[in-house]
Amino acid sequence: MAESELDSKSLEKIAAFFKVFAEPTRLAILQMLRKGPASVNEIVAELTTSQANVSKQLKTLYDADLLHREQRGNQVIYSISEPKVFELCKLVCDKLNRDAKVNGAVVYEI
Amino acid sequence: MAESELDSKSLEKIAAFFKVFAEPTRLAILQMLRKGPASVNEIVAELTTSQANVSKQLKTLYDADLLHREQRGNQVIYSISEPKVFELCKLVCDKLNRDAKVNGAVVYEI
DNA sequence: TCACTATATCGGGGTATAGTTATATAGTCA
DNA sequence: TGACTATATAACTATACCCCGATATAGTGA
Repeated sequence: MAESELDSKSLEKIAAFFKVFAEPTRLAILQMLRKGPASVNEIVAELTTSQANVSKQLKTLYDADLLHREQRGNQVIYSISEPKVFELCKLVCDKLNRDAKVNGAVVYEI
Repeated sequence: MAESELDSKSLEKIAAFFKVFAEPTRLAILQMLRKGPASVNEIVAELTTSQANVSKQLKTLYDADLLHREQRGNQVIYSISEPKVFELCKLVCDKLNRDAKVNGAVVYEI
């Protein structure tokens, strides 16, 4: 197999994974689920976007294998299935805080 | 200051940072610069895109405080200014490799 | 069955951006 | 100065995707 071919496919996959995090709404969902599992309605109640949009972003997170999904009656409970997600966020937030240096105050956190 | 207001701004900043990594061409540039500093032409030579596009993506990486830029004669040498970039990539690649489980072979790496 | 609730999906408008071509800017050397 | 090289920018096209409103699907309980 051609080396560059493999690299190109891999890079696309990696980029696609980063893209999942490149959206404030999805980050807000992760931030909320960090506190514990929640139904779609509970998530919608905390965010300022539509239920349709929340469902869509949940699907994106789920398809990236970041969330667990459990039907309970007529509602669906989502929870974090990949705790390392927050290591990723911490690396980024630390970097942003280092660059910002706002009197040592932590500005970025998920 | 309103809590949600601050969160919203922060999340946008964090998302914007992730977005820098959410593009194969920029990842390829990072991958190449990991081996050491390189001029724009050297980078162009290893990638399959135009010089204009490489310059554009270098600017994006530079604006995100990930690269160092040094003019030397009539060429410009770029290098990684934030080594933690590769911790970030490793977290993601490890996750993708775990999910892929392709006979234990490492598929994703930067 | 019907009404109700909860979640998911569809179609379209608006916006952002990767990539291209062409051009501009800046440095080197004769 | 002028020819040449190296890099950056501008204008444009095409694609991707966020978000919304409307609708579909699915579960519950009467």
